[in-house]
Amino acid sequence: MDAIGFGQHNHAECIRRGLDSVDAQCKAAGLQFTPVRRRVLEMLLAEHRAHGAYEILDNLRAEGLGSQPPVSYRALEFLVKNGFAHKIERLNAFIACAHLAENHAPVFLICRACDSVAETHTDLTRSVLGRAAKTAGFQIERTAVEIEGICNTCQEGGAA
Amino acid sequence: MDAIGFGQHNHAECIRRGLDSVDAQCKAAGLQFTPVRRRVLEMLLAEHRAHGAYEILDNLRAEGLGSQPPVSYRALEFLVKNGFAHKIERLNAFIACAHLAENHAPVFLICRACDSVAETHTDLTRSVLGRAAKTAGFQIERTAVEIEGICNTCQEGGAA
DNA sequence: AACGGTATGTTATGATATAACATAACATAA
DNA sequence: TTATGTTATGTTATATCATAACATACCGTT
Repeated sequence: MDAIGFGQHNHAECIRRGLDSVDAQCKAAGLQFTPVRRRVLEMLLAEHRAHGAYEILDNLRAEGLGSQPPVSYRALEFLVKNGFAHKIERLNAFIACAHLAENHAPVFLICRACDSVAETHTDLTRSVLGRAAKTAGFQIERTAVEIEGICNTCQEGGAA
Repeated sequence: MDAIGFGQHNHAECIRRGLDSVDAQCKAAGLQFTPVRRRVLEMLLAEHRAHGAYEILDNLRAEGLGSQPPVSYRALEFLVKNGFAHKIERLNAFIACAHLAENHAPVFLICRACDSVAETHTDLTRSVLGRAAKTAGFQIERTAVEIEGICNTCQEGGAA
């Protein structure tokens, strides 16, 4: 498993690669990766945790990139719609996609102690759930799989 | 699979049994199944779809059982906390538990055409997800698995 | 220059949720 | 019986999340 999110790694590198990857994907797909959209993704990439739309907006405002809610919601909608970010329903917040360029059904591991969010994925259609849906004749369009608990680091820290 | 929710069945019976079951469980656990809580559960049981807290509140208000948001939120919190109802994060709404008395990790199939919600379940700890979490050293406390799409009935109706 | 499409700016409001404090209802101990 | 603790309810106010609607700007094409 490659649950990016918990553990150490080079964030600067992480951010740069994420932006580059999305840049390339947008060019290839004819999508406009505008300054606001780019900056919002950069904010999401800066930390592996979910960011609220108003938190994003506060940052944008401070930088003169927009001051009203629709600005951040539109940018986030663009990122989510094109698979560059995901919404964590449980938190009403957003996170950069950790598996850019892979078509996937994301699975989130949310640590309630340190608020970090790790993303992994599963092939739903082949899992128990996928089979269950198929049996019921249910046609899956999107999935939200969110697991809340305590991450490895916080368990060790005794934050349970 | 027993995805209660889609298809026909006797609702009156369904409601009565749900209330009786919760009644018994509350007695056994020393919980107070008060009039407001009972009525809210009854509303949820009346249809296999998610109900918003304000929709519930409107009904309570009409019946003189409470008029302010905390009333419905508290009742819903009680029901969710004790496993008698679930929150559908995707919809910010609530639904009666379809597997009362079973300890389970619910899985919801949400039809975006007719708004019905079916509940099935999976043993997460033995599934792909459970194994993934275990590998990452993540200690699962709660799960939200929500699948959105089109139910069997709506596909036939051509509502895709 | 006119047009069409997309993105952004802005106002206003809708929808969801909870903090905080007051009161009531009820069981039990003093 | 009064006092006390606990749980539930009533109520006010406000926090938080989200979008409708309309105006303006930008950009490529005709």
